[in-house]
Amino acid sequence: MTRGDLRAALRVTKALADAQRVRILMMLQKSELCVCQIVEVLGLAPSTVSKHLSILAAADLVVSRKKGRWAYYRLPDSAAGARPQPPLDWLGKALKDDPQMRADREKLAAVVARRPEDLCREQRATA
Amino acid sequence: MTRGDLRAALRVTKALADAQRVRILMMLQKSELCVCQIVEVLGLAPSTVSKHLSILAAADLVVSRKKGRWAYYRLPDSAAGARPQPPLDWLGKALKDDPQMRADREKLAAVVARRPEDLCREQRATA
DNA sequence: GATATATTTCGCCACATGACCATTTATAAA
DNA sequence: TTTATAAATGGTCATGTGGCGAAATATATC
Repeated sequence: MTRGDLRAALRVTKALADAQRVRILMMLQKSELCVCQIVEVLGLAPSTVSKHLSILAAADLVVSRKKGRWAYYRLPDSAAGARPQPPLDWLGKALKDDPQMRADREKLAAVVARRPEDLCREQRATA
Repeated sequence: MTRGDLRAALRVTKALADAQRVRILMMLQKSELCVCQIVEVLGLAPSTVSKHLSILAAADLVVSRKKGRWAYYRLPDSAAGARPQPPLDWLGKALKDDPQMRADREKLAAVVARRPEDLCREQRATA
């Protein structure tokens, strides 16, 4: 059951009511991503991105996986019980041709082509 | 077309990211309502409700109709081009058994049974 | 064990948001 | 035309939210 709870529903809608979090969700539609990769595309501080991800996770819009020092986030498995995919599907279609999403996709392509360690080192240097 | 615009999508998600506005949308699924009826169910100041309704209207989640001094709001016609019904449908299902929505439905039933003029007079007196 | 590092948590600040009241607007009634 | 009134608008205030940097946490590497 979808747990007929207003608070749960608001956790989802509030999570979707932010540009950066929507950008993250759209990025994750391609594939699972490491935090530092998301940081690189959004151009925000790691702490900020981490906060966004925790909000998305609390709304069950993403799930995390820890591999060594790295944390990977992905969209929840379709099989898992009653995910709020309808809003996500709608967003995906609504933003298909959005210039910001297009730019993110391009930057993401460049980012995933590089080794995560190099990304992080570069981010540490720039900061 | 859904106008592949992030800002438009965020207008919708932000509009949905508030409990009172969600309550309004659920109420409107039954039928068109007058502002004073919504005020009565939510128990908020008319100015507050009006603001909420303008936010919903800006996101194309409701449409308004003026009849004399009264303003009626309703969900947009399904026919009209590419309304964001997916999120609404999802919310409707997710909140079907929510206690708050149930209470609103009951109160709404009592409210619509009365004449709007009496409602407004009473609200004016209570204030 | 000590050090380096990817991520998270915490504290802070600027800004957005939701609530109210007071006022304005638009329309009906007198 | 004047008065009454349903709704909308504007001002103000308390609270919530998003951003960063600093410190804490956890895990690999030396």
